[in-house]
Amino acid sequence: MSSYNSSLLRLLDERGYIHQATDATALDALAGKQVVTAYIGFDATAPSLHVGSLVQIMMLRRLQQAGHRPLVLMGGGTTKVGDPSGKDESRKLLTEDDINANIAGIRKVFERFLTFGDGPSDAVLLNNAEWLDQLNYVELLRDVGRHFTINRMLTFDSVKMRLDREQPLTFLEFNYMILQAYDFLELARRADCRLQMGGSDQWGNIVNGIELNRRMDGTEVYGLTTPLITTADGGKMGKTAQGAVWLNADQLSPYDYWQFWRNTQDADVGRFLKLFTDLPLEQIGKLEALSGAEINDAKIVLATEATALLHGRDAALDAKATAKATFAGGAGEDLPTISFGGEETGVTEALVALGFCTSKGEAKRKISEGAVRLGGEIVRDHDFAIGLSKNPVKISLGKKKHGMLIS
RNA sequence: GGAGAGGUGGCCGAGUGGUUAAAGGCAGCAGACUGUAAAUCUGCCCGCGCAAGCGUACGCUGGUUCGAAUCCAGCCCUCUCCA
Repeated sequence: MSSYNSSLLRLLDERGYIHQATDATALDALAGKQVVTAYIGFDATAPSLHVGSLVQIMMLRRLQQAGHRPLVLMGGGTTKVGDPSGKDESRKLLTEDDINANIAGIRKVFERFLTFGDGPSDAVLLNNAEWLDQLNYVELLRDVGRHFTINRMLTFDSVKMRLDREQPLTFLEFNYMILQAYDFLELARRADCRLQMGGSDQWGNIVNGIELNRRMDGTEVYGLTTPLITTADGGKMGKTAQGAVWLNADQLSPYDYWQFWRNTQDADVGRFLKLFTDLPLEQIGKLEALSGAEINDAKIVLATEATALLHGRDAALDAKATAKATFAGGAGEDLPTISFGGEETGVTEALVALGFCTSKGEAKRKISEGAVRLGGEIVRDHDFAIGLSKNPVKISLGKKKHGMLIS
């Protein structure tokens, strides 16, 4: 690892954010002498981002911590086209209303991680629909299109993968990289943005933007990508029993978010602490040195710190307390709670209502496997009626899924 | 426009008239072991039903047949080559 002079690159490097950089030396020099504006684009394909985007969000946070200016670019325009990077097949087209609703859901998250405002290192949020929607086709082809050769575009991974797999790549999607390159040009012009960051799958798109800037304006801009964050066993990060790990609290509760981090694999703890918490490296070093069952303490710190960043410290501590009580055999306040309007309900219905099982059939299977407990007692009878008249009843599926039932 | 190949469960992929709710793999869930970890082993993995069974399902729509994912016709979509 080369050592950097600027606090920005040192910070990013020592915490494990840097995978590739276009001209690290020049960028290091630039960051050392002035406030750098850097952007990351986020497409609005869902009403919430998920942990897969968290490295990118955290990188913007680090940027701001190092005194530079983060620029969040919402892909209101590019989402209409659809990024083929990393996708085997085209997604269905989203309507403009969908996209705008998604943007509204996504932008809230950034306020947790960044400080917005008018100061020199305050974060700014822009939407590329602002300029992409205005583009004139022929004009764009003449000004921008002539800087791209098909020969080169065909060599990009996102394109090559589709062609190799003999899967369709529409002309619409093929244009995505041009629009993203154009974004970088536009941001360099209007916001003096000098750096684009992104996941490693964005390398091709980023490089295109850099070249476009150089060819059209002679501006020297830079690119930086993060490593693809996988779990130690090579899996994609970001799945739980309930599906994707969403960042918005209305799609994944702070308690479940905390649990996601609590279940991190041993081998990932140190890396994740560096990437996803603000703890000083010294402290992280001590935590990751723990071995055997003690590493669980490090996981609890990871879960609490990561949850605190997203949902606030109170929510994180609540989740921690709930987890402690629940796994000690009791119950905590943060557990998912379902109210049935009557005195009693069936076990299978309760499991389905809590989302632990997708069908009554699955619930019955789990009961016959001995995986379901009521108040700590294994349930064997799938017709069992749960009395709810007095106290809340704790219901569990397996070791990790717990919920409360009330009348 | 022409010729060829193809469209199967979340994904990959077998299956070319009944024994097929559809092999196998991946992903997922649960059990055992543990530390709410990993690895490993075991079970499950369309819906309803205690069950027998019923209902849905192999691009779409019709047809042949006692019986179709499998055969036929039309349509839609994708890929490759040609024009």
